Amino acid sequence: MEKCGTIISYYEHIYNRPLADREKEIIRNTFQKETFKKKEIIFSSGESNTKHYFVEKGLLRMYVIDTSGKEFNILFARENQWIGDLSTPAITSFYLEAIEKSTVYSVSDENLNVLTDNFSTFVRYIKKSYIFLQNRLVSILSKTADENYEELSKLHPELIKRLPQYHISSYLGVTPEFLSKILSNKARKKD
Amino acid sequence: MEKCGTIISYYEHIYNRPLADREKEIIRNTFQKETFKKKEIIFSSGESNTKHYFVEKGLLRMYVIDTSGKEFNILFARENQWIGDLSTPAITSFYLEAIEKSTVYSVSDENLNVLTDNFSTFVRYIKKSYIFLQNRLVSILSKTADENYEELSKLHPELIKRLPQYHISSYLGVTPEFLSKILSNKARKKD
DNA sequence: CAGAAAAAATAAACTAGATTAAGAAAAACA
DNA sequence: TGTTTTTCTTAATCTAGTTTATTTTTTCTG
Repeated sequence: MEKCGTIISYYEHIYNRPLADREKEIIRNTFQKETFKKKEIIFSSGESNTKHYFVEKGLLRMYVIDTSGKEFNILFARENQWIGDLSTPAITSFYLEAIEKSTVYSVSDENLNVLTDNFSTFVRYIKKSYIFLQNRLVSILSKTADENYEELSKLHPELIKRLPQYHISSYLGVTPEFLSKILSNKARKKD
Repeated sequence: MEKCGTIISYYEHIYNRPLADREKEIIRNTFQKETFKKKEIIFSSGESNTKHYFVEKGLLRMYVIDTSGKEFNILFARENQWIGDLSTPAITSFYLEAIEKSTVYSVSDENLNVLTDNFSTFVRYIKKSYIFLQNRLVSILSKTADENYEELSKLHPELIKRLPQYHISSYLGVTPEFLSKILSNKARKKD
């Protein structure tokens, strides 16, 4: 396939028009195709100017490690989804890791902003991310882990299938042991 | 004071330059000064096209009511702070209420976007909001209510003084009874 | 394919926080 | 100023979720 074809198709899709050669050229110059092995770390807490990543193939997670060393998954990204720390270019407190062997396109914050004519695409992206996060906060505050698991499995069944259980529990904010208990309770109830 | 003086000063401060008459005129035409009584509701869940609010004097809270009727405070805004549901103009699932008698400037999402030349001010605002929310999520996931109270009282001591305790507990995601217990434990330890 | 390593399940003891209900203190108000 | 309403406290009982430890199952790797 043509260089950066996936990204070009993506932008043609969201702009709902073919890109001009000039635009394609900008993309080819600013995006970089990268591959990561399973469990490979893409960026770490303490780094600055972290990039934005668009997943062509694979599955990534962004997570934080608290003072006692526990990990909490903040966000996952699978095919055709964006991931990255939106506080870039400031120092990040997150880690980005490939859960599966992944192929991604990376772009710096600066270049991403240059790209999107008038910021409106970026505004839409960050707004969507904000709303997602707000919903998550409300869910975590107001619902039990059991309810949050149900919600996740309804909204993103494919994630449940692909993720190891301990990554799901970390996303829900509970221990793997407790999620296992929830699931065995559910299984028992169904009988 | 001149009409919309507070807002004009605010923009002169963040732009770090005096505003042209033309710009001042836009502000006077797009912002609306409003006052709200204590406990008055500014917008409610289910409404669409909610506005953004800049607090001149007073204290507001944005909150959500869960399926069982419990309230959770998402965000507070005091003097010189912005508040509003960033998912506007889409339907909101939040409530905005004046905790104290408040004077605010309101502006529609459309007008706010027109105002800020090239989106960059709005991008900065939404990015800041996103980072704030992300930090809150991490705190709620990884820390105890006791630790979150400590953090809040260090970062925003003035809020602790102004807010009734049950609004703080709702922000921390615990019951008023439990926050009261935390505080009496703290008081006992100090002796 | 065997053995090692990673992931998941189970269970008992424990803790953070919820619930319910009552009373005390503080604030609002007339 | 006293009375009413709102806010805060205390305490007993209960539950969601943690911790620690062991076993089983699944996945990876040579």
